[in-house]
Amino acid sequence: MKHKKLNQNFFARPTLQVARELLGKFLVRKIGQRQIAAMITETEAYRGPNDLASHASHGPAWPAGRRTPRTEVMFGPPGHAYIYLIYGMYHCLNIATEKEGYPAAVLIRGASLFPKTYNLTPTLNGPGKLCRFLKIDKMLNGDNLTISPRLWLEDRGNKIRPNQIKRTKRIGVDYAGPYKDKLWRFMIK
DNA sequence: CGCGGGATTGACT
DNA sequence: GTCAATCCCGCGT
Repeated sequence: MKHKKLNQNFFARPTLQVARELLGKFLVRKIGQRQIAAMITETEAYRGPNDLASHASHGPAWPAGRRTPRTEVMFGPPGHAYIYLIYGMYHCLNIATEKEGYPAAVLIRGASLFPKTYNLTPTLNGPGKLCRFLKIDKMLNGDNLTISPRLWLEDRGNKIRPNQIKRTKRIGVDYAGPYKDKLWRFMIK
């Protein structure tokens, strides 16, 4: 099976489409000589300056969005890593999408490790656990994942059919008003 | 400069 | 189901 690295064109598209198509793709992390590959099984889209669930939103009164040092990567070019610390102890990995200047990203919420060795293989179900296992932290914030030697994404040729995908509301965004019920979470059934 | 809160997780009742 | 750990960020003063 081919291992094709995802390029900037992949991420420079509508965020919901990128979130859906990232399912089944492989997240690859290189630490020293060691390389870990995990198949993405769950994602969420955070899209645009009006998405009240997004760090980059500031409500209708700030049409351009909340552009701060933290959210800068979301406004930047597609394919770059937006990594932030949550609750003082967990990191979350996102990948910036759409065109530069438009704040959007896909949160990687879950993945399966390959190869699975017996039942010792931990389940990376949850963005915090995923980052902890793959040693993803703010050192990698802002990295261009289409050229980074430390973290990138691959298409390994496996296809996820639409009827294998479940679509739900996003997790933990009850504060987001009308945006809390958007079906912007995608997972492999 | 102080304060409130979080795109989570795991332990516990 | 409830709750706390733990610290950075954004904003108001």
